[in-house]
Amino acid sequence: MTKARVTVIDIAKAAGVSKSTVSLVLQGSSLVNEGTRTKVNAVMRELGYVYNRGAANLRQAGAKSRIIGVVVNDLTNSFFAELAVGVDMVVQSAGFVQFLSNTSESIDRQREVVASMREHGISGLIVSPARATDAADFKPLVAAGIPVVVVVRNLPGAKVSSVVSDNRAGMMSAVMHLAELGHKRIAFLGGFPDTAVFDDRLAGYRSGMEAAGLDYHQELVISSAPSRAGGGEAIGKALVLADKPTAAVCFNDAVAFGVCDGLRARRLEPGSDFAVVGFDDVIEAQAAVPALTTVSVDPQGIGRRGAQLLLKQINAGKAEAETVTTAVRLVVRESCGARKSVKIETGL
Amino acid sequence: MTKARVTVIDIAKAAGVSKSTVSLVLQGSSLVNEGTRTKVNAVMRELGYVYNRGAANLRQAGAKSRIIGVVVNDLTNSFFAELAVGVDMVVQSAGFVQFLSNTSESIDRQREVVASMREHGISGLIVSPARATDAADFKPLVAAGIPVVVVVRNLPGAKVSSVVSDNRAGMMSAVMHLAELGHKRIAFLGGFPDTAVFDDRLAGYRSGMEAAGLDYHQELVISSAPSRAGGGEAIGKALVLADKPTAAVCFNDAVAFGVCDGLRARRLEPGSDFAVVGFDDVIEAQAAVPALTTVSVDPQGIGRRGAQLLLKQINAGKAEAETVTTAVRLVVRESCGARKSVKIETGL
DNA sequence: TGACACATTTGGAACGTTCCAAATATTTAA
DNA sequence: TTAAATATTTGGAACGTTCCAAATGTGTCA
Repeated sequence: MTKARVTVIDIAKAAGVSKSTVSLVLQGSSLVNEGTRTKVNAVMRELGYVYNRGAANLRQAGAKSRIIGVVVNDLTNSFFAELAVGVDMVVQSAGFVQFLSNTSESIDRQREVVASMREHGISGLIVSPARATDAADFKPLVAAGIPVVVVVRNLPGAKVSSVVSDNRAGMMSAVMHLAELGHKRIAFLGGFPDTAVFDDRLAGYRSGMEAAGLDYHQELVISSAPSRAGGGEAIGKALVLADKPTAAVCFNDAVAFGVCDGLRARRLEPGSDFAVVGFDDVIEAQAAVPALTTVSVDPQGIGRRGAQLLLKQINAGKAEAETVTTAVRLVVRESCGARKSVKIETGL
Repeated sequence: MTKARVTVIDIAKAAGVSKSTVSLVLQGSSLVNEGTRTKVNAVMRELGYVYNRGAANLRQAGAKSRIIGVVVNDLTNSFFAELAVGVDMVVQSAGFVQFLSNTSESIDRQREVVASMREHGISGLIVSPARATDAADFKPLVAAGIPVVVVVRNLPGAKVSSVVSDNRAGMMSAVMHLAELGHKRIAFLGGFPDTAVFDDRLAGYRSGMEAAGLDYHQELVISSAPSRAGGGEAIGKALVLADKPTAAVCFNDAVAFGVCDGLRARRLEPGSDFAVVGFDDVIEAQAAVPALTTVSVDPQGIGRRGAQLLLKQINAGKAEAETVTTAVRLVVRESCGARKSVKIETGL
C-alpha cells in the first residue's frame, strides 16, 4: 500500500543528483556519465519508479504521447480482428500502445471515440471508417497535425493516407478464373453501391468480363447488404432471372456464404451446380463446406502496412497523404467447381 | 494549420472569465452561473478547444485517467475478439477508453505491455493472463491501487478479482447429456493439466460421471495441447484402449474439431459412430459438419461482466477481490448424435 | 444601514516531467 | 600554469489542468 508515487525528484534525492540528471538518464541521453547512469538506474529499480508519461507528454507538446488510436467498425468480424493484430504488432514493437475501439458502423460512436482519443493526445490514428463517414470528418485531426491513415475503405476526397487492398485486380482475377472454367453468365452479387469499395470491385468485375470477352449485363449486378443474409437475398433475385447466371463473384465472403445457403435451400450444390467466389478470405472460408474459393486480402498485412505508414508520418512530423494498395491473390478451393470436394484431411 | 493549442486560458480570455471558471464548466460543476456556462461553452466550440486529459490527469493524482487496459492472449481467436468487444461496450459507455493489447501467450510481452500501460496511467486492468503467468505478477499494480480483473483463466493465489465461466457446471451437464443418450464410457480429451481451467473442467467431468452413476476411469482422461492438432492426438490414444470409449467431452471446441478429424481419418463418423461434445461454442461450431454440440460460454458476456466489475472497483476506490462465475449452457447440435443431420436451413 | 448568508468567481500553488541557459568539473593544449 | 575546450550537472521556468482558500457580488433581514 505505498501511497505516494515515486517521482523523478525522489530518485534524484536518493541518488544524490539533480532531477535534470535523472531526466537525462530517462531519455537515454549520452550526456550523462556512465557511473551516474548506472547509479540512477539502480535507485529507480530499488524504489520501484514508474515513469509518468502523462507528465512528460504535457511538457513535450503534442506528438510524443506514443499512443496511437485504432478504430474499426466490427471487431467481431475476424477480418478486423486480424487487422488489429497486425497494427498491434508493429505498433508494439515501436514502443507505442494502441487505443482500440469498435464503432459497430455507428458514425456517432465513431465521432465520440475519435474525440475521446484526441483528448488523450494520440500521436496518430488508424481508422477503418464506418459507412457514410464524411471525408471532412478527419479534417480537424489533420489540421492539428495528427496523421491519419484510413484502411480497408478509402475516403475519396479526404486528404489522408490510405491502405486498401487491390479490389479491382482481385475481382478481375476472380471473374477471369470463372470464365476460364467455361462460365459465360457471371453475376456480381452483394454490397452497397454507395461505397468506394463497391465501386472498385464492380470496376474489377467489368474489367474481368471485358478481358474474357464477355458482355456486361446490368441485370447481373445485384446489390444487397454485405452480409450472409444479404447474400441469400441476392442469389434469390439472380435465380429468377429469365437468363440465369451459372456463376457469381460476391462482394465479400459473408455474401458468398449466404449465396451458398440460398443455393442449397433451392437444392443446388455450390461448386458443382453453381460456381461461387468470395472476397476477403476470412478464416471460415477454408473450413467451410464446400471450401470457399475467394480472393485473399491478408488483413493482418493491411494492419501492418497501415501502422508502418502511420509511424513513418509520425516520425517525419508531417503527414503527406499517400495511398498504398496491397496485393491480393485468388485462392482456388471448391466452391468455384474447379476442384472436387476431397474433404478427408490428414489424420494429424 | 493552427499551430498553437487552444488552452483553458485562451478560452478564459476570450470569454472574459478566469481559467478557474472555465475549469468548473469543464467539470460540469453546479457552482457556475447558467449564463457564464453557456457563454464559455460557446467560446470553446468556436475556438475548437480540445480537452487535455493528460494535464488534468497530472493534477488529479492517479485513478482518473479514464483509461482501462485490456490484455488478451490471442485476438485472432474469435473468443477473445468477442470478449474485447464486450469490454469495449461497457467501457465506452462509461466514458472510458481502452488500451487493447495482444500477448500471443508470451509472458514477456505481457509484462512489457502491462508496464507500458502503467506508464500511461491506466485506471484499471482487465487481463486474460498468458499461460504460466505468475500470480505475483500483478502484485505491484494492486499495491499501487490499480484494480485488476482477471478473466477467462483464473490465477489462483493472486488476490485479484476474476470472471470465469462456470467450467465445472458446463462440463458436468455435457457429461450428463451423453449419459442420458446411453453412453457409459465417456472420455475427457485434451487440455494441459497444469491450468486452473483444466482442473475445473475435469472436476465437472468427474461430478457428471458420478451424478450419472458411472465409474471414473483414469485411463479415459487424456490430456493434450488444447488445439485442433491436440484433439487428433488425444482421440488417437483413446481409440487404442482395450475398452474403447463411445463418447468424449473435449477440453474446448478446437480439441473437439481435432477429434472429429481423427475419427473421420479412421472411418468413424462423429455423431453417429462416436459422440463428441466441445466447450466454448466458438462461431465455427455452428457451421461445422456435423454441427458441434458444445457448452456455450458467451465471451462477450464475460467481457461485459469483467468491465462492470472493474468499473465498480475503480469507482469504489478500493479493490476488494471478488470472483464471478458466468453461467454456461449446453447447446445440443449434431456431433453428440442426439439430432439427425438435417442440414437444409431455411432459405432466408 | 450593517451584518449575514448565499451564490459566484478568482488568483495562485500544485502535479511530474522536459527543456534551456548557465554553472561546474575535467581534460587538453599552449 | 593558465586558457580554452569539453564533459557533466543543474536550477528554474515551462506544459495545461485542478484544487484550495479567499475574494467578490447579491440579496435578505433586522
